[in-house]
Amino acid sequence: MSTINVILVDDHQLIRMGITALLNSEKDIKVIGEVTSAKEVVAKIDKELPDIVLMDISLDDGDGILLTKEICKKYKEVKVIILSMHLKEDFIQRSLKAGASGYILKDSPKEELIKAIKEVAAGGKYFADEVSKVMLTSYVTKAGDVNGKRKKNSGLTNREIEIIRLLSDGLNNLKIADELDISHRTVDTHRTNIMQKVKVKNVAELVKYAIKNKLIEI
Amino acid sequence: MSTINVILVDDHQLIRMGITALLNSEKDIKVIGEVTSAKEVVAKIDKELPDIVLMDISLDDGDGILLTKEICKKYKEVKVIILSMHLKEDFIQRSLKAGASGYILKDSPKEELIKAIKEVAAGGKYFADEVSKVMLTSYVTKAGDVNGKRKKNSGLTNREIEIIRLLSDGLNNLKIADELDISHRTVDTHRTNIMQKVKVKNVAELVKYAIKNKLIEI
DNA sequence: TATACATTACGTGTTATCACGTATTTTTTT
DNA sequence: AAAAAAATACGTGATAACACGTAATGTATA
Repeated sequence: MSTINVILVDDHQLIRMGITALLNSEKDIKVIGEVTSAKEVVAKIDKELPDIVLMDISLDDGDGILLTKEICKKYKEVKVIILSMHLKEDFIQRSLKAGASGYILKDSPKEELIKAIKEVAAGGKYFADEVSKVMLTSYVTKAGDVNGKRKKNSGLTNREIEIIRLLSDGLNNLKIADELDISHRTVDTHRTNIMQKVKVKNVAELVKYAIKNKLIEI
Repeated sequence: MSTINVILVDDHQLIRMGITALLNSEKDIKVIGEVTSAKEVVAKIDKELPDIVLMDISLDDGDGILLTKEICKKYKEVKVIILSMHLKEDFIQRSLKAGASGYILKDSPKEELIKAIKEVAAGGKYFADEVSKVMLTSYVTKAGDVNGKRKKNSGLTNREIEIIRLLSDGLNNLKIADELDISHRTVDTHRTNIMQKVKVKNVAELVKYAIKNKLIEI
């Protein structure tokens, strides 16, 4: 087996160095380049033509998923593996759509990273167990992706987004019901569905989700 | 110089392994333990008695700063260096107050981490250049500290801010009580006082307040 | 015109929040 | 040493949130 050439994209030097040290201890894998910021990525790939790009999803000056899309479109032979902190269904789906060949957590054991790289380099796909689980769950409960039609906001409907906004504004179910002229039980149902879809347990987390996903402004 | 024994606290295995690889390449430094979650930290320190604890500030199941406080109080000889993603003035101040001997960014070069560890192990303190700059700026611009009187956040006490953070993380009273080792009734009291002081009616509004006032990050 | 999805609504039960209190013990400041 | 502020804790009770369900409409579209 020939050496697998990897370019690492992450804006935290300590993490970059760590992962590099880790990968270079594997004899089949070689980190041939490290990139700090989104805007350097394409130039670097163009220059080095790696087999694999290890992409941090949250870059300071850009979005790893958008970059992934660009890369996959431009360089068919270059495979992208997303490195993420979080197990967010939304992120996973967007990564897949963008053309990523793998999605693993920074939380995962070293072996998993290496396995993922080898698998993807061999032309396959790799997703961490937890990731697969999340995908499966969303597949089972939603079945929305089957025909290629994916929803924008992790499958939230307009009404649900409306309710998230009101919840985030501090209204309780009764007030929201009043506002929307529906029963407070209906609001409760929406709320339950929302929590499930977005995978949060309470309003505090929901507000943060809403802000993160630009559903509300602060 | 004898070997400096380090325990590393971070909930992302990939990062842990990376930093470990990095540090172990230095002959004076040895990572003698890795800890994943907040609740294991104290036990590990008790067992290993390290010279230095490298502490990630944002743990899944707890607050690195709270942990730091606990550690510094319990083990006078153990020095804590905070590892953070962000350059948040507030975090820096709280870390200092908690008794941390250093604060460096995950963004900083490898040499800086090693320098910090050696400096702190020798009994000194170490703060990354950027960190020092932020501290200085806040000292100059605020002027609240001049007469020793610090400006409060709309009259919130430290404990109250601590609780706001945990509430915003989605913990309920019971979990917060557990975290802080106090009665859940006490948490309830704090909560009531907080709501009154910041003039909000529920957690949703409180989270937004916390974000607006930089009490938490999103 | 089926089929899928969105929106509506209710039942039941457990647990948490929030709004009033009161009150003791630490810690800090004067 | 006295006073003030912060942190601790409990009582009671109404209301709301959250976790399970089930199920009837409306609506778009394949």
